[in-house]
Amino acid sequence: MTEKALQQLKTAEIEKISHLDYFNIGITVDCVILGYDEKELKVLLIKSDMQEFSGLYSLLGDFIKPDEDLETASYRILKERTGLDDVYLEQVHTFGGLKRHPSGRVITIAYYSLIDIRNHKLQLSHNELHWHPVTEIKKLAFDHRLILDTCLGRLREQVMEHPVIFNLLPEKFSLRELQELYEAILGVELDRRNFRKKISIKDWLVDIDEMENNVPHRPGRLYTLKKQYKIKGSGTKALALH
Amino acid sequence: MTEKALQQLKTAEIEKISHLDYFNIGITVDCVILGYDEKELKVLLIKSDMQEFSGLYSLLGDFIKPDEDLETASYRILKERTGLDDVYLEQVHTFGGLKRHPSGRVITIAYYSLIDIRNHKLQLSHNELHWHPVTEIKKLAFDHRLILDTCLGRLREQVMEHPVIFNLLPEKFSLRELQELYEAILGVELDRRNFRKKISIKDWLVDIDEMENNVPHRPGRLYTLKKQYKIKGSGTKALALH
DNA sequence: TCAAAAGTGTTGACTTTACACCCATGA
DNA sequence: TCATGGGTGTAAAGTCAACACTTTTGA
Repeated sequence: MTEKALQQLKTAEIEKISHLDYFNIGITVDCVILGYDEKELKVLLIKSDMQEFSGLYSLLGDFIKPDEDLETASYRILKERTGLDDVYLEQVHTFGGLKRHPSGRVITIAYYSLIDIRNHKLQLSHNELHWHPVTEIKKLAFDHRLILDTCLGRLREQVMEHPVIFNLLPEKFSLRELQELYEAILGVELDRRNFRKKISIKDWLVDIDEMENNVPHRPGRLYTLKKQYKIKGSGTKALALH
Repeated sequence: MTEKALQQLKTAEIEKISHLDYFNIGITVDCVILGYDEKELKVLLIKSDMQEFSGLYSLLGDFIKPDEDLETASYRILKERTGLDDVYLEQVHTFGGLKRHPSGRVITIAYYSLIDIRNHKLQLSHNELHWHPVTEIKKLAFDHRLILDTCLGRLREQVMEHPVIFNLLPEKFSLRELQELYEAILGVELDRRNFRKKISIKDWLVDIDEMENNVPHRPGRLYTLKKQYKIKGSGTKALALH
C-alpha cells in the first residue's frame, strides 16, 4: 500500500500519521472450536508455547494472511487443526486491548465453530491439541478466557432461536441426545415433555423412521435436521433463515 | 514489533511468513452514529472524498492508532466529529473482505453509537457532515451500506431487551416520544395501551411528576430512565445488567 | 367547540409451566 | 423382573393482541 493510497483511505480530514504507526499491529483470528461428547460441551485447546503462559492452554488462532478474508482465515485454521472443512462458523467479537498480547499489539477477531466430534475423530495425538470440558476451564493464556466466555454467551443467545447446535450432533440423533445437548449448553435441566413440544413447534426436524440401537434401554426414534436448515459456514446466512 | 516477538506470537507451528506479509493491512474503526429527530432515525454521514465513490456518502471512520484500543478509537472519532464524549457505543461486527477498500487491504471494526441529537446540536456546517434519515439511504461508499444494515439489525435485536434507546432521547421524555422512537427503529406501528403496559413491566422509567409543555394538545407526563440503567460507553456493561 | 393526544381495562387466544403414568427394551 | 429411558396429555398461570371511550389542553 503506497503512501498516496494511504492518504486516500482517509474518509475525513484527520491529522497525518506515518505509515508505520498505522500498520505495526498484528491481526489474528481466534477460533473457539466447540464439540459435544460424553454429555459435555468441549472446546479444542492447545498448550501455549509462550513462556509467559507456561502451563496454560490457549485457543487456536493464527495471523490473517494479506490475501485471505476473515472467514477464509478461520476456515484455514479449522482445516489445518481438525481436518474439517464443512463446519459452522460465526464471528462473535473483536478484541483489541493494548496489553492483551505480551509481544506487541495484536488485534484478534474471535469466531466460534461447532463440529461433530464423534464422527470426526481428529488425530490429536501428534500435536498438543486437547478437548477440554468448558465447565472445567479456569485460566487460559492471553485473554482467551474472556474470548471463550463471550463466544459461549453468544451461543446461548442463539441456541433457542436458530437451528445451530445440530452441527454438534451426528446426522441422526434422538430427542434425548438433543435435549441433553441443550442442557449442557444452557446449564439448566429441561422438562422432557415440554422440550419435545417446543422442538416440534419449531419444525426443524424430520422423523427418519429409524431407531437407536445399542442402547441399554428402549430405543428412541431418530431424527435429522431438515435440509433447508443444514447451513454450514458463516452463521449470518443461518440467521437470515430465522 | 521485532521479528523475534513475531515468532513468539504464533501459538502453533505454522509456516513462516515475512513481517511485511502480515502487517500490510490497515485497521480502521467505522462508527454508525445514530440520532433521532423529527420522528426519524438518522445516521451521521460524510461525503466521500474518494474518486471511486464520488457523490456518495460514507460512515465516519479512521485508522486505529498503535497506542489506542478499539473503544478508545471509536470514542475519539465520536469526540472529533460530534464533540460528545459520553455516548453509548457498541461493537457490532468486523468486516474484512479483500476488495472492500479500493486502495488496499483494510479491515474495519464497526460500532454503532446512539446520541441525543437535539440536546447536542453539532456544528455541522463547517464540514461535510450531514444527518440522513436511515429510511432514505440507498447507496453508500465502500461496503458501508452493509455495515449500516448490520448495525441497524443489531439495534433492533437489542431494543426490546435492553434499555439502550434512551440514549437517543433527551433526559426527560414522554411515553409518546418513546413509542414513536420504537416505531421508527422497528418499522412497525405499536398499540399505545399495550406499549405502555410492556414498558411499565420492564421497570426502566421514573415518573418525574412533570408535564410536557408547548405542545398543541393535552400534555403528557414526563419520564426519565432509572439511574441504574444510565450506562454510557461500551454496551457490554449494559448487556450484563439484563 | 374543535382538534389532538393523554390516559386507562377487559376479553380471548396463545404460550408456558408443572406434573405422572404406562411402555419397550436389554441385562 | 428390573432398570432405564421412551413416549404421551392436561390444567392452571401467565403473556400477548385486539380493541374504544372519556379527559385534558391549546388554538
